[in-house]
Amino acid sequence: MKNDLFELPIPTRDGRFTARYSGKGLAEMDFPKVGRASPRAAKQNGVPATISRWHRATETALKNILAGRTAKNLPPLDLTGGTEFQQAVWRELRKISPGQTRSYGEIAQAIGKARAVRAVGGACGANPIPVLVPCHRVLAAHGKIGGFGGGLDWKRRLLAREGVSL
DNA sequence: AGCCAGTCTCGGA
DNA sequence: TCCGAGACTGGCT
Repeated sequence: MKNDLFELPIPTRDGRFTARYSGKGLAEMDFPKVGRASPRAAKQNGVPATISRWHRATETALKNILAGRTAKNLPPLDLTGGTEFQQAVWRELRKISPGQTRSYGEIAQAIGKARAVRAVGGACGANPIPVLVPCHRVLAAHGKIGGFGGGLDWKRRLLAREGVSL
């Protein structure tokens, strides 16, 4: 199923991210692989012009966020893969701007399900587009770090870039 | 039925 | 004050 997506690399000074696009927009993003992956060249030909344009936006947005800046001109995001609940959580996450943080409980409350705090954690972990959908800005209660699917090192690094101290 | 990227309370160090 | 266990939670596989 995932192979219907166009996969394009994004080289940054933090490593090589991978972006995947559906016909609706950016659908997935991967952190650089720790084990230094194959340098295989993605077929740049055969990529529709629309997706090239989206990819350029993604690249700029990613680099801005990695630098702790606000991302402007995001590409369209295809989040249709999630459940209603997950999409509600992701929508809420996108309202958090750089340097800000929320707790899982605050997110739960914001989507009208104050007791679903644990499920919010699950939805964050299921987020297919980390960084652009800023799951790293969600902390546990009382400023504790919480978890992170991409590894806590990444969460700490991203927050540090945005000037958040734990 | 079982697993969680949570949170609260309470008890012991 | 700072953990750790336990209870309770709602959504997902």
